[in-house]
Amino acid sequence: MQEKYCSWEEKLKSSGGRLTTPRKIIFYILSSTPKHLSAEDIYFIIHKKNPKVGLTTIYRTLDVLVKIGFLNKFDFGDGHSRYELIEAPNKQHHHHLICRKCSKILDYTDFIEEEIKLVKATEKALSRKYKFEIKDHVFQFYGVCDKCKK
Amino acid sequence: MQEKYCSWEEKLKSSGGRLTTPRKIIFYILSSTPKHLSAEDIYFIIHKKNPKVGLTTIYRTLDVLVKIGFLNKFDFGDGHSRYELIEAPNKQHHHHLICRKCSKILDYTDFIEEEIKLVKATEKALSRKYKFEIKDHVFQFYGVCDKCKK
DNA sequence: CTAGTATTGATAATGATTATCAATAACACT
DNA sequence: AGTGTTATTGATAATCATTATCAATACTAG
Repeated sequence: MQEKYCSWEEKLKSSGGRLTTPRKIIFYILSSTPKHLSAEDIYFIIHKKNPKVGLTTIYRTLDVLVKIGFLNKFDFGDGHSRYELIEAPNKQHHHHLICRKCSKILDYTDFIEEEIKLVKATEKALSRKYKFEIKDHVFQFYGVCDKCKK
Repeated sequence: MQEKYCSWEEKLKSSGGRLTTPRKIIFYILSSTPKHLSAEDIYFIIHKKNPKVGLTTIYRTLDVLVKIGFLNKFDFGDGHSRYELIEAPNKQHHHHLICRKCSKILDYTDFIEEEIKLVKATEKALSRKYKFEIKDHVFQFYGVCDKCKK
């Protein structure tokens, strides 16, 4: 049961969705930044060139992308959900360091090896012991960044 | 610089707060359940015996307890913040398994040894490399629980 | 080109959490 | 115990991210 890798366009269509202009723009915006954008962030970016696109559409498109598995939704505790395209095969798995003062988010890829090992083992054991089918996990570190310490 | 262990009452007072009836009730409710209550959960529990206590007071008291370091605030993605008293010295450090379907939350204490080791190492390295002063972390597993699989 | 239907966008609604503010109640001090 | 100061309370309204509604639009298969 090998799943074929396919583009988000293919996946979208094969799930009965339509490839619309707003969706293309939103995906493009997400794919051209390393930042963790919120719906509102995207709204403001879009609005400059395409003032017709509404905030509702942004929320709906983000939902769709999450649902077809191309987007991760995060809650970093600042009152906005934030989104990040799921790593392509050549992108690195990473986690987040979040500053409690300025909400800056830092990706880190250190210790991922060890972490993956631990996660795999934990998942396996927890699945068996608690009959939980684990789908994904969230690891986040909170603290105070360099600038905010001063 | 050893901090003295003290009760929440002491800590509250030493920070200029007052020990009021609603606060005592709310702390009692939190301390007598292993569940992860939301503000509304607490409101309904209180309301049976003390219908005078308002929801606003619940939110404020929870904030206070978080601020003086006796309560943890969690976001499990179901739209309510949830709270859990921070483990007393004899309680176990643990993390959470969250069911995406029924929102059931399971505490687990397995693999905590290994995890602590990894976390310590990660914190140390990340602090040095990114100049982030790490205060705490969130580890959560999401999946589908036994009941919801059927 | 056209019909069928997914999608859009403007608007209103929802729902958790916060702000406001006069009334109340802790508590330090007599 | 009584009192004055001031933190706290509770009823209410406000905020703000996210959702629901629904008529108009625009993909896409045929």
